[in-house]
Amino acid sequence: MSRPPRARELVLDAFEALLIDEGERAATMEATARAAGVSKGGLLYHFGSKDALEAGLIERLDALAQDDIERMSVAPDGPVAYFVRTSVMSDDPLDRALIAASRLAQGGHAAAGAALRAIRGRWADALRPHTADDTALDLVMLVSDGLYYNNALETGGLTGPIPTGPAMDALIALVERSTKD
Amino acid sequence: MSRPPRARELVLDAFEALLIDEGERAATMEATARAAGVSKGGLLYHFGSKDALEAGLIERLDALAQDDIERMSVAPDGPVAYFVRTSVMSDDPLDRALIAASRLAQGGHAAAGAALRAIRGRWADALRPHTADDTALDLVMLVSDGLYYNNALETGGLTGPIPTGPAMDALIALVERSTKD
DNA sequence: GTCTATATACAGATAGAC
DNA sequence: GTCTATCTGTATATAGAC
Repeated sequence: MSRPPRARELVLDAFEALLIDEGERAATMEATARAAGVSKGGLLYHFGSKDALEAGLIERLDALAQDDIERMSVAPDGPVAYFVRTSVMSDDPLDRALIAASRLAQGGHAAAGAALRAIRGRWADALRPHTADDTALDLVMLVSDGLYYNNALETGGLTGPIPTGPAMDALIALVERSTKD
Repeated sequence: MSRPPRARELVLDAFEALLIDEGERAATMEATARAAGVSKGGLLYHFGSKDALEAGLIERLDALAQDDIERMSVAPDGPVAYFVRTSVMSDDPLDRALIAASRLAQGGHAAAGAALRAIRGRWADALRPHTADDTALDLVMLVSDGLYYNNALETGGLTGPIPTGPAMDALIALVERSTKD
Protein backbone atom coordinates (compact mmCIF):
# COMPACT_ATOMS: atom_id res chain seq x y z
CA MET A 1 0.00 0.00 0.00
CA SER A 2 3.05 2.27 -0.28
CA ARG A 3 2.74 2.35 -4.07
CA PRO A 4 1.21 5.81 -4.45
CA PRO A 5 4.09 8.27 -3.83
CA ARG A 6 3.92 9.73 -0.34
CA ALA A 7 4.04 13.36 -1.50
CA ARG A 8 1.05 12.69 -3.75
CA GLU A 9 -0.98 11.48 -0.78
CA LEU A 10 0.09 14.48 1.29
CA VAL A 11 -1.14 16.78 -1.47
CA LEU A 12 -4.50 15.00 -1.54
CA ASP A 13 -4.73 15.25 2.26
CA ALA A 14 -4.07 18.99 2.08
CA PHE A 15 -6.60 19.50 -0.73
CA GLU A 16 -9.22 17.57 1.25
CA ALA A 17 -8.53 19.57 4.41
CA LEU A 18 -8.88 22.89 2.61
CA LEU A 19 -12.15 21.83 0.98
CA ILE A 20 -13.56 20.70 4.32
CA ASP A 21 -12.32 23.56 6.49
CA GLU A 22 -12.51 26.55 4.16
CA GLY A 23 -14.56 25.51 1.13
CA GLU A 24 -14.02 25.10 -2.57
CA ARG A 25 -13.03 28.67 -3.15
CA ALA A 26 -10.11 28.50 -0.73
CA ALA A 27 -8.91 25.14 -2.06
CA THR A 28 -6.68 26.60 -4.78
CA MET A 29 -3.60 24.97 -6.25
CA GLU A 30 -1.41 27.52 -4.50
CA ALA A 31 -3.06 27.06 -1.09
CA THR A 32 -2.99 23.27 -1.48
CA ALA A 33 0.69 23.31 -2.32
CA ARG A 34 1.44 25.53 0.67
CA ALA A 35 -0.60 23.34 3.04
CA ALA A 36 1.12 20.22 1.71
CA GLY A 37 4.54 21.79 2.19
CA VAL A 38 5.50 21.77 -1.48
CA SER A 39 5.76 24.44 -4.15
CA LYS A 40 3.22 25.02 -6.88
CA GLY A 41 5.63 23.42 -9.33
CA GLY A 42 6.03 20.42 -7.06
CA LEU A 43 2.28 19.95 -6.85
CA LEU A 44 2.01 20.18 -10.62
CA TYR A 45 4.45 17.32 -11.04
CA HIS A 46 2.00 14.99 -9.26
CA PHE A 47 -1.20 16.53 -10.57
CA GLY A 48 -0.80 18.29 -13.88
CA SER A 49 -3.96 20.35 -13.54
CA LYS A 50 -6.74 21.23 -11.17
CA ASP A 51 -8.92 18.65 -12.92
CA ALA A 52 -6.33 15.98 -12.26
CA LEU A 53 -6.21 16.93 -8.58
CA GLU A 54 -9.99 16.68 -8.32
CA ALA A 55 -9.95 13.36 -10.17
CA GLY A 56 -7.39 12.09 -7.68
CA LEU A 57 -9.69 12.94 -4.81
CA ILE A 58 -12.63 11.14 -6.43
CA GLU A 59 -10.48 8.07 -7.06
CA ARG A 60 -9.52 7.99 -3.38
CA LEU A 61 -13.19 8.38 -2.42
CA ASP A 62 -14.26 5.44 -4.61
CA ALA A 63 -11.65 3.16 -3.05
CA LEU A 64 -12.64 4.12 0.51
CA ALA A 65 -16.35 3.69 -0.25
CA GLN A 66 -15.73 0.25 -1.70
CA ASP A 67 -14.05 -0.79 1.58
CA ASP A 68 -16.90 0.68 3.63
CA ILE A 69 -19.60 -1.21 1.74
CA GLU A 70 -17.74 -4.45 2.32
CA ARG A 71 -17.41 -3.72 6.05
CA MET A 72 -21.08 -2.76 6.25
CA SER A 73 -22.27 -6.08 4.88
CA VAL A 74 -20.53 -8.00 7.66
CA ALA A 75 -21.17 -5.58 10.56
CA PRO A 76 -21.97 -7.43 13.83
CA ASP A 77 -25.01 -5.30 14.73
CA GLY A 78 -26.30 -5.30 11.16
CA PRO A 79 -25.94 -3.02 8.16
CA VAL A 80 -28.63 -0.50 9.15
CA ALA A 81 -27.11 0.29 12.55
CA TYR A 82 -23.62 0.37 11.02
CA PHE A 83 -24.79 2.70 8.27
CA VAL A 84 -26.54 5.22 10.51
CA ARG A 85 -23.82 5.18 13.16
CA THR A 86 -21.00 5.76 10.70
CA SER A 87 -22.85 8.64 9.04
CA VAL A 88 -21.52 11.04 11.66
CA MET A 89 -18.19 12.56 10.87
CA SER A 90 -15.69 10.68 12.96
CA ASP A 91 -12.88 12.31 11.04
CA ASP A 92 -12.09 9.03 9.37
CA PRO A 93 -10.74 8.98 5.82
CA LEU A 94 -14.05 8.08 4.17
CA ASP A 95 -16.01 10.82 5.96
CA ARG A 96 -13.40 13.37 4.97
CA ALA A 97 -13.39 12.27 1.34
CA LEU A 98 -17.19 12.38 1.23
CA ILE A 99 -17.45 15.90 2.61
CA ALA A 100 -14.66 17.11 0.33
CA ALA A 101 -16.35 15.56 -2.72
CA SER A 102 -19.67 17.11 -1.78
CA ARG A 103 -18.00 20.53 -1.76
CA LEU A 104 -16.78 19.87 -5.28
CA ALA A 105 -20.18 18.58 -6.37
CA GLN A 106 -21.84 21.74 -5.10
CA GLY A 107 -19.33 23.76 -7.05
CA GLY A 108 -20.72 22.15 -10.18
CA HIS A 109 -18.12 19.39 -10.57
CA ALA A 110 -20.09 16.77 -12.51
CA ALA A 111 -17.81 13.81 -11.81
CA ALA A 112 -17.94 14.44 -8.06
CA GLY A 113 -21.74 14.52 -8.15
CA ALA A 114 -21.85 11.32 -10.19
CA ALA A 115 -19.46 9.57 -7.79
CA LEU A 116 -21.55 10.55 -4.77
CA ARG A 117 -24.76 9.37 -6.42
CA ALA A 118 -23.14 6.06 -7.38
CA ILE A 119 -21.90 5.45 -3.83
CA ARG A 120 -25.31 6.31 -2.40
CA GLY A 121 -26.82 3.81 -4.82
CA ARG A 122 -24.44 1.06 -3.71
CA TRP A 123 -25.27 1.74 -0.06
CA ALA A 124 -28.98 1.58 -0.86
CA ASP A 125 -28.56 -1.74 -2.70
CA ALA A 126 -26.71 -3.22 0.26
CA LEU A 127 -29.36 -2.01 2.73
CA ARG A 128 -32.48 -2.90 0.72
CA PRO A 129 -32.58 -6.57 1.84
CA HIS A 130 -32.54 -5.36 5.46
CA THR A 131 -35.48 -2.95 5.29
CA ALA A 132 -39.20 -3.71 5.23
CA ASP A 133 -39.89 -1.87 1.97
CA ASP A 134 -38.70 1.01 -0.19
CA THR A 135 -40.27 3.61 2.08
CA ALA A 136 -38.29 2.25 5.02
CA LEU A 137 -35.17 2.32 2.87
CA ASP A 138 -35.87 5.96 1.97
CA LEU A 139 -36.10 6.76 5.68
CA VAL A 140 -32.75 5.15 6.48
CA MET A 141 -31.00 6.82 3.56
CA LEU A 142 -32.44 10.24 4.37
CA VAL A 143 -31.46 10.08 8.04
CA SER A 144 -27.92 9.26 6.94
CA ASP A 145 -27.98 12.07 4.37
CA GLY A 146 -29.22 14.42 7.08
CA LEU A 147 -26.32 13.50 9.35
CA TYR A 148 -23.85 14.14 6.54
CA TYR A 149 -25.50 17.43 5.68
CA ASN A 150 -25.13 18.65 9.23
CA ASN A 151 -21.52 17.52 9.25
CA ALA A 152 -20.94 19.34 6.00
CA LEU A 153 -22.31 22.58 7.42
CA GLU A 154 -20.06 22.54 10.48
CA THR A 155 -17.23 24.52 8.99
CA GLY A 156 -14.41 25.34 11.31
CA GLY A 157 -15.28 22.91 14.07
CA LEU A 158 -18.55 24.33 15.40
CA THR A 159 -20.54 21.76 17.34
CA GLY A 160 -23.72 21.21 15.41
CA PRO A 161 -27.06 19.67 16.42
CA ILE A 162 -25.99 16.12 15.68
CA PRO A 163 -27.04 13.44 18.17
CA THR A 164 -24.10 11.75 19.91
CA GLY A 165 -23.65 9.12 22.60
CA PRO A 166 -26.97 7.95 24.11
CA ALA A 167 -28.99 10.21 21.78
CA MET A 168 -27.42 8.45 18.81
CA ASP A 169 -28.16 5.03 20.29
CA ALA A 170 -31.79 6.07 20.73
CA LEU A 171 -31.96 7.34 17.15
CA ILE A 172 -30.56 4.08 15.79
CA ALA A 173 -33.09 2.11 17.84
CA LEU A 174 -35.94 4.24 16.50
CA VAL A 175 -34.75 3.92 12.90
CA GLU A 176 -34.43 0.15 13.25
CA ARG A 177 -37.87 -0.15 14.84
CA SER A 178 -39.31 1.93 11.98
CA THR A 179 -37.64 0.07 9.16
CA LYS A 180 -36.78 -3.49 10.16
CA ASP A 181 -38.06 -6.34 8.09
CA MET B 1 -43.90 45.27 -0.73
CA SER B 2 -42.37 47.46 -3.46
CA ARG B 3 -40.13 49.22 -0.96
CA PRO B 4 -36.89 47.37 -1.78
CA PRO B 5 -35.80 48.76 -5.19
CA ARG B 6 -36.67 46.35 -7.97
CA ALA B 7 -33.15 46.22 -9.39
CA ARG B 8 -31.86 45.24 -5.96
CA GLU B 9 -34.19 42.25 -5.86
CA LEU B 10 -33.23 41.23 -9.39
CA VAL B 11 -29.58 41.25 -8.36
CA LEU B 12 -30.35 39.04 -5.37
CA ASP B 13 -32.34 36.68 -7.63
CA ALA B 14 -29.40 36.42 -10.00
CA PHE B 15 -26.90 35.85 -7.19
CA GLU B 16 -29.12 33.12 -5.75
CA ALA B 17 -29.53 31.43 -9.14
CA LEU B 18 -25.78 31.37 -9.74
CA LEU B 19 -25.07 29.94 -6.29
CA ILE B 20 -27.69 27.21 -6.81
CA ASP B 21 -26.90 26.30 -10.42
CA GLU B 22 -23.13 26.76 -10.61
CA GLY B 23 -21.85 27.06 -7.06
CA GLU B 24 -20.10 29.66 -4.97
CA ARG B 25 -17.10 29.94 -7.22
CA ALA B 26 -19.17 30.94 -10.24
CA ALA B 27 -21.25 33.42 -8.26
CA THR B 28 -18.91 36.37 -8.78
CA MET B 29 -19.89 40.02 -8.78
CA GLU B 30 -19.30 40.19 -12.51
CA ALA B 31 -21.36 37.08 -13.31
CA THR B 32 -24.12 38.26 -10.97
CA ALA B 33 -24.26 41.66 -12.62
CA ARG B 34 -24.40 40.07 -16.07
CA ALA B 35 -27.16 37.64 -15.04
CA ALA B 36 -29.16 40.48 -13.48
CA GLY B 37 -28.79 42.57 -16.63
CA VAL B 38 -26.83 45.38 -15.01
CA SER B 39 -23.20 46.45 -15.15
CA LYS B 40 -20.68 45.82 -12.41
CA GLY B 41 -20.92 49.49 -11.46
CA GLY B 42 -24.69 49.24 -11.29
CA LEU B 43 -24.52 46.26 -8.97
CA LEU B 44 -22.03 48.06 -6.74
CA TYR B 45 -24.46 50.92 -6.28
CA HIS B 46 -26.93 48.53 -4.59
CA PHE B 47 -24.38 46.32 -2.86
CA GLY B 48 -21.10 48.07 -2.15
CA SER B 49 -19.13 44.85 -1.70
CA LYS B 50 -19.39 41.11 -1.97
CA ASP B 51 -19.98 40.97 1.79
CA ALA B 52 -22.94 43.32 1.42
CA LEU B 53 -24.37 41.14 -1.34
CA GLU B 54 -24.07 38.04 0.83
CA ALA B 55 -25.61 39.89 3.78
CA GLY B 56 -28.53 40.86 1.54
CA LEU B 57 -29.14 37.21 0.71
CA ILE B 58 -29.11 36.20 4.38
CA GLU B 59 -31.53 38.99 5.24
CA ARG B 60 -33.93 37.72 2.57
CA LEU B 61 -33.55 34.16 3.90
CA ASP B 62 -34.41 35.21 7.45
CA ALA B 63 -37.58 36.97 6.31
CA LEU B 64 -38.72 33.97 4.24
CA ALA B 65 -37.98 31.52 7.07
CA GLN B 66 -39.98 33.63 9.51
CA ASP B 67 -43.01 33.40 7.17
CA ASP B 68 -42.55 29.63 6.79
CA ILE B 69 -42.47 28.96 10.51
CA GLU B 70 -45.71 30.88 10.91
CA ARG B 71 -47.36 28.90 8.10
CA MET B 72 -46.07 25.63 9.55
CA SER B 73 -47.70 26.21 12.91
CA VAL B 74 -51.17 26.50 11.33
CA ALA B 75 -50.81 23.82 8.62
CA PRO B 76 -54.05 21.79 8.16
CA ASP B 77 -52.35 18.37 8.20
CA GLY B 78 -50.06 19.32 11.08
CA PRO B 79 -46.56 20.76 11.37
CA VAL B 80 -44.67 17.47 10.91
CA ALA B 81 -46.28 16.62 7.57
CA TYR B 82 -45.93 20.23 6.43
CA PHE B 83 -42.28 20.28 7.43
CA VAL B 84 -41.28 17.05 5.69
CA ARG B 85 -43.33 17.73 2.58
CA THR B 86 -41.92 21.22 2.09
CA SER B 87 -38.36 19.99 2.51
CA VAL B 88 -38.22 19.02 -1.14
CA MET B 89 -37.14 21.76 -3.43
CA SER B 90 -40.31 23.07 -5.02
CA ASP B 91 -38.38 25.97 -6.45
CA ASP B 92 -40.14 28.32 -4.07
CA PRO B 93 -38.32 31.39 -2.74
CA LEU B 94 -37.50 29.87 0.66
CA ASP B 95 -36.04 26.67 -0.80
CA ARG B 96 -33.88 28.69 -3.17
CA ALA B 97 -32.64 30.99 -0.40
CA LEU B 98 -31.83 27.99 1.80
CA ILE B 99 -29.79 26.19 -0.85
CA ALA B 100 -27.99 29.40 -1.80
CA ALA B 101 -27.14 30.11 1.84
CA SER B 102 -25.88 26.57 2.34
CA ARG B 103 -23.49 27.11 -0.57
CA LEU B 104 -22.17 30.20 1.18
CA ALA B 105 -21.95 28.40 4.51
CA GLN B 106 -19.90 25.63 2.94
CA GLY B 107 -17.60 28.25 1.50
CA GLY B 108 -16.80 29.26 5.06
CA HIS B 109 -19.23 32.19 5.34
CA ALA B 110 -19.82 32.31 9.11
CA ALA B 111 -22.97 34.44 9.04
CA ALA B 112 -24.64 32.09 6.56
CA GLY B 113 -23.86 29.10 8.76
CA ALA B 114 -25.18 30.89 11.83
CA ALA B 115 -28.39 31.89 10.01
CA LEU B 116 -29.01 28.30 8.88
CA ARG B 117 -28.43 26.93 12.37
CA ALA B 118 -30.78 29.53 13.87
CA ILE B 119 -33.54 28.69 11.39
CA ARG B 120 -33.11 24.97 12.04
CA GLY B 121 -33.41 25.70 15.77
CA ARG B 122 -36.66 27.61 15.26
CA TRP B 123 -38.10 24.77 13.18
CA ALA B 124 -37.14 22.28 15.90
CA ASP B 125 -38.76 24.42 18.60
CA ALA B 126 -41.99 24.60 16.61
CA LEU B 127 -42.01 20.82 16.00
CA ARG B 128 -40.99 19.65 19.49
CA PRO B 129 -44.56 19.82 20.92
CA HIS B 130 -45.72 17.56 18.07
CA THR B 131 -43.20 14.74 18.53
CA ALA B 132 -43.13 11.98 21.14
CA ASP B 133 -39.66 12.81 22.45
CA ASP B 134 -36.32 14.30 21.42
CA THR B 135 -35.31 11.18 19.54
CA ALA B 136 -38.44 11.43 17.40
CA LEU B 137 -37.67 15.11 16.84
CA ASP B 138 -34.12 14.20 15.74
CA LEU B 139 -35.61 11.76 13.24
CA VAL B 140 -37.93 14.36 11.71
CA MET B 141 -35.21 17.00 11.52
CA LEU B 142 -32.71 14.59 9.95
CA VAL B 143 -35.14 13.36 7.28
CA SER B 144 -35.76 16.98 6.35
CA ASP B 145 -32.02 17.72 6.35
CA GLY B 146 -31.52 14.66 4.13
CA LEU B 147 -34.06 15.92 1.62
CA TYR B 148 -32.35 19.31 1.51
CA TYR B 149 -28.95 17.69 1.14
CA ASN B 150 -30.11 15.72 -1.88
CA ASN B 151 -31.65 18.84 -3.36
CA ALA B 152 -28.42 20.71 -2.77
CA LEU B 153 -26.43 18.06 -4.64
CA GLU B 154 -28.60 18.15 -7.73
CA THR B 155 -26.68 20.79 -9.61
CA GLY B 156 -27.87 21.52 -13.10
CA GLY B 157 -31.27 19.85 -12.88
CA LEU B 158 -30.33 16.18 -12.55
CA THR B 159 -33.13 14.09 -11.11
CA GLY B 160 -31.90 12.75 -7.82
CA PRO B 161 -33.11 9.91 -5.62
CA ILE B 162 -35.70 12.02 -3.77
CA PRO B 163 -39.10 10.42 -3.16
CA THR B 164 -41.94 12.19 -4.96
CA GLY B 165 -45.69 11.67 -5.33
CA PRO B 166 -46.91 8.45 -3.67
CA ALA B 167 -43.41 7.63 -2.37
CA MET B 168 -43.37 10.96 -0.54
CA ASP B 169 -46.84 10.33 0.91
CA ALA B 170 -45.63 6.96 2.18
CA LEU B 171 -42.52 8.53 3.69
CA ILE B 172 -44.57 11.16 5.52
CA ALA B 173 -46.88 8.47 6.86
CA LEU B 174 -43.91 6.45 8.12
CA VAL B 175 -42.28 9.47 9.75
CA GLU B 176 -45.55 10.41 11.46
CA ARG B 177 -46.12 6.86 12.67
CA SER B 178 -42.55 6.80 14.05
CA THR B 179 -42.68 10.15 15.79
CA LYS B 180 -46.26 11.10 16.69
CA ASP B 181 -47.10 11.89 20.28
C1' DG C 1 -28.87 55.16 -10.62
C1' DT C 2 -26.13 53.25 -13.99
C1' DC C 3 -22.30 53.31 -16.82
C1' DT C 4 -16.92 52.72 -18.53
C1' DA C 5 -12.25 52.50 -17.35
C1' DT C 6 -8.85 51.12 -14.48
C1' DA C 7 -6.07 49.52 -10.23
C1' DT C 8 -4.52 45.62 -7.63
C1' DA C 9 -4.43 40.92 -6.36
C1' DC C 10 -4.54 36.20 -7.23
C1' DA C 11 -6.15 32.22 -9.97
C1' DG C 12 -4.37 28.22 -13.10
C1' DA C 13 -0.74 26.93 -16.03
C1' DT C 14 3.95 26.85 -18.62
C1' DA C 15 9.13 26.94 -19.03
C1' DG C 16 13.06 25.60 -17.73
C1' DA C 17 16.90 25.46 -13.93
C1' DC C 18 18.62 22.38 -10.38
C1' DG D 1 11.06 15.26 -8.18
C1' DT D 2 11.04 19.77 -6.76
C1' DC D 3 12.07 24.39 -7.40
C1' DT D 4 11.62 29.73 -9.21
C1' DA D 5 10.06 32.83 -12.61
C1' DT D 6 6.63 34.21 -15.54
C1' DC D 7 2.42 34.34 -18.73
C1' DT D 8 -2.55 35.10 -19.11
C1' DG D 9 -7.01 35.52 -17.39
C1' DT D 10 -10.25 37.03 -14.06
C1' DA D 11 -11.67 38.54 -9.19
C1' DT D 12 -12.96 42.52 -6.16
C1' DA D 13 -12.95 47.23 -5.82
C1' DT D 14 -12.28 52.37 -6.95
C1' DA D 15 -12.82 56.72 -9.74
C1' DG D 16 -15.36 59.44 -12.02
C1' DA D 17 -18.36 60.46 -16.40
C1' DC D 18 -23.26 60.62 -17.75
